[in-house]
Amino acid sequence: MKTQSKEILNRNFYNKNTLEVAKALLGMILVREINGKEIRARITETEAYMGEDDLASHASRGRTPRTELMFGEAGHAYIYLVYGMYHCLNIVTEKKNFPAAVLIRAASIEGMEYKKTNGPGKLCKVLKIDKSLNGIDVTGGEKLWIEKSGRVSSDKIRSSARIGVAYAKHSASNPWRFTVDE
DNA sequence: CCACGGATCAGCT
DNA sequence: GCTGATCCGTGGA
Repeated sequence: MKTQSKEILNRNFYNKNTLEVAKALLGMILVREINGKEIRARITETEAYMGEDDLASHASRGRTPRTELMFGEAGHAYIYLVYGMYHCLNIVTEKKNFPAAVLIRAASIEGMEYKKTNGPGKLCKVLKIDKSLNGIDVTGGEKLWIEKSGRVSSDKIRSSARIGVAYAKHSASNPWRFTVDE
């Protein structure tokens, strides 16, 4: 159930350069609705996966059944299973046919700030995000969406190499991970 | 069909 | 910071 006063990020927000979206998502509120109850979490860490020549991206192998979503319309959730046991939540960005997405790596749950979910696998576990939500439109305000909140100023944003992609050759050192410096 | 490797995590150093 | 456990599902055939 969304409240009128809240502003849900629309497709325009996601239909932009992935690095810009990854940075702009910091500080925004990720909302998961389960049976009418909302779990809200402030996004604190993101990573950009952009283009077919990004060797760390699943899209680097081109269009496959799995990566088709990344080539699709911005503003949809791309959820997959890593290491056979953890789910990762991504939001598709940029125009159709350009494969890109932002991985939501960490967020702090409102009302329990001390309990930061400091990894994409744990975040999905806490928010009960799994493949049943794969492909849903996050601009629709159902089950999963992101609300506008105070944007983190650029001098508070730190960039660094992405986690777990050492195998990605020339893409491994791209500073496409963004964290809030607090 | 089925071999292979990974967008992780906990736990230890 | 580093290592190893863990096991699903992708994609190449």
